[in-house]
Amino acid sequence: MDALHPHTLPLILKLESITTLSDEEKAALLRLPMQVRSMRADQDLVREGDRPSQCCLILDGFAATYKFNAEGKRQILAFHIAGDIPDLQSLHIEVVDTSLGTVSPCKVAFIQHPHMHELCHSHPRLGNVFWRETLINASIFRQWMLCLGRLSASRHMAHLFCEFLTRLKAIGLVKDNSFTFPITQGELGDALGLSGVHVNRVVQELREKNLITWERTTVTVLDWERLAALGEFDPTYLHLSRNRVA
Amino acid sequence: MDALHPHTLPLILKLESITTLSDEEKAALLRLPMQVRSMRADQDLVREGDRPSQCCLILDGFAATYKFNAEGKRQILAFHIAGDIPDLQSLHIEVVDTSLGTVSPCKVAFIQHPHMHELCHSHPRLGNVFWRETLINASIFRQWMLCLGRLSASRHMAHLFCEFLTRLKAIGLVKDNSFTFPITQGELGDALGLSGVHVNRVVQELREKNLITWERTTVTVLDWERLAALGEFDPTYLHLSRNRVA
DNA sequence: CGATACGTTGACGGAAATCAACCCCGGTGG
DNA sequence: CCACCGGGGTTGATTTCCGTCAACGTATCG
Repeated sequence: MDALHPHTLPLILKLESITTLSDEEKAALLRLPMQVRSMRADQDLVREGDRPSQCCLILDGFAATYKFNAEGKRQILAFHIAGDIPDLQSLHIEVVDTSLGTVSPCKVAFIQHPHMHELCHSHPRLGNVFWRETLINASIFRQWMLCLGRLSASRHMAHLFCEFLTRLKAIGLVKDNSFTFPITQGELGDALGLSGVHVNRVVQELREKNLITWERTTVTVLDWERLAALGEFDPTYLHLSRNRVA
Repeated sequence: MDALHPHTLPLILKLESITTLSDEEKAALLRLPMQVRSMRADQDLVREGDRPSQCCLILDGFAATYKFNAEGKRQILAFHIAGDIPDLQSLHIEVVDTSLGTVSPCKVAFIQHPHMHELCHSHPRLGNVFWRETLINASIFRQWMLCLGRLSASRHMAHLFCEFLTRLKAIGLVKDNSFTFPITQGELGDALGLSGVHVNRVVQELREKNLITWERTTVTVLDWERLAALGEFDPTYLHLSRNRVA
């Protein structure tokens, strides 16, 4: 491993989408010791019940947090993209209550908890930024709850595509309203609380309305205005502004 | 206002259900300046879009966090009971993305943000406890997402009653498996993502199965084992253990 | 004592699940 | 080279759960 870790760049990019960082803070992030690993799709990163001693930082690819109900049906609770630390909460919560796994092939960096604690202690403002990051994730959970409870399938799916476009744009992964979307329709159903069959019908509905295209692993948003209107999308909950952090 | 604020007691009780506090930390909490107000049912505490300069601490009664979809249907995202600080996230997130209101008559304490920041700074461990508290709330959101997406109405409702019994027990508000439940069936529907009519049918189903009684504002759990089995309830996600906080 | 909000019940309709079959495509091995 | 295989996508038939609408009962409170 190098003394400097340019792998941290996606993280810095992400944090700068929600706050401002000083040069010293960026330098401290770049000094964070981490171990990078390439993973195939559908690999577990953290399992429900684990007591991890490290955090995961997604560098490339898509990961997901999920739970199963008693009869084995899966609910995906969040998707994670480059720059995300999906299990930041393990810093302060001992037993993990969700599973975390790759959805597509991923590059993942592992950071030992002591290094994170040390960083939060030596740079309290960074500690607050990480806190802010977990709060924004909670805000996304709340929006997803509204979608799960009170939106029809087509509105919910439209909302999800809007969220992906917005989040991926914030870290520079969108070109011409297109982005890589390496997810099966079944996995999308696990996120929307729908069956794979019904996801298929709704996708076709969105295609027929000329709102999106989805071929192989590429999604293109054809009509942002109408897609956002259908999904009742308001990006406030993503808190993508460089707010002050105490 | 007094120099000491025994109003903080519910908060201390709550925090002690998820961590251990030193005498000095408890004293610091007791010194927190706050303003106490009695409120009627269905009053707004924080509105979506606000930029609050204070936090709310529930001392008595039930409050709820909620959002509306475009056609005005409400989704309740969380219920708050004595000891909860429902808008702790406003410390690090400027614009609030949810509304917060009382469900029953409530006693609420208001704490100015600067006092909270000061407390987190002078007692970093308390800062971490508050962080932990927000992370536990996020964990509850995740469990609710699983319930919303993948549980039938009756399982979901059973789960909610189990959660209430467990949380209220942790702060000493349960006697003989009974607790005060000052919520209408319509409000319960807003939390479960169901219509009020269907809530009524499911409540009757739980009554017929001799799992609960619900008269006026009192709920009694008659058969914890079967209720927990029906709701697929596992309290891990509440993190009600006195874990270490770094 | 009447106003009003909440709870209860029945009839009906619609959204999504389930079941089952089939297609398409990329990969793999004979 | 092709035959086979398997995962994912697509489609149709049927069922189930829950929403909506409407009516009526009931309790609480001014």
